[in-house]
Amino acid sequence: MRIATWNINGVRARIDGAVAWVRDAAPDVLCLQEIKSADEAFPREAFEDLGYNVETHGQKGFNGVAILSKLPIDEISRGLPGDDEDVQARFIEAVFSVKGGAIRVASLYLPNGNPVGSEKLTYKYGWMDRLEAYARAHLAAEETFVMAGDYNVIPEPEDARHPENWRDDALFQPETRQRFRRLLNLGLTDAFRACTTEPGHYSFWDYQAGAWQRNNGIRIDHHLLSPPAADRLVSAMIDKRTRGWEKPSDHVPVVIELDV
DNA sequence: ATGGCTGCAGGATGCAGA
Repeated sequence: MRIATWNINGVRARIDGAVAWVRDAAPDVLCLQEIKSADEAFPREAFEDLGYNVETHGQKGFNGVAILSKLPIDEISRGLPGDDEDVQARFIEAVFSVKGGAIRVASLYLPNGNPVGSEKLTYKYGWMDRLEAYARAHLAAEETFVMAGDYNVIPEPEDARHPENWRDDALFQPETRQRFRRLLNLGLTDAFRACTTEPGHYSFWDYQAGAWQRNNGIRIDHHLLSPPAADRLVSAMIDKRTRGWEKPSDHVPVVIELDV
């Protein structure tokens, strides 16, 4: 089972490239972030024509997440639990039947948090604490689950081409990294890092200042796996090709293969 | 570098992103 995550940075602006990539990569499940679209404006037919079920949790103008799946969706849920006042569309999860039982897949768009010292960073930390509570609950149930998405977290210095440039950024704050490590310490596995310890693998390159051409990137799009899911991990790869395409997203797809 | 691009809403330019 191939599970991909991709911050598409505007699904309507990116529809041709998105369809081309889905056709080529053929993920079983695709988690999208930053669709920047209300549900009714999401170009669902383009993906349904490729044989995908489409579930969205959109919002006009910015944010917005989606799950596309070749498999039937047994359950769908929108919004990260823990704050009824949170109106930002950043979380959707689906449950699928697989031969061993069930697998839960979440598509999440963790808040950026910049600038440091702002309420946006407070919101990010609160959101990460809610994500930890969510993970704890599903770990306690011993579920096979995957939390995939744009975490807006640079976990370690080797996940940035120039870590020193990110020292004062919300993505690399000690408190941000600590919260990410807390997730790992619960027993979750960073799928990509389980497959390689090499530095220099990135999932985002800024549009500005020739970041792509200079390979000035960061790795911020992750799959975190529960122990039963990690036991089934076969491979993880970052598909850099799309960053060189016409009108690219600034993020590229990350794809894992699970033997389920 | 002073955010140097980009998408979106709206119908000019401001906001958000990382």
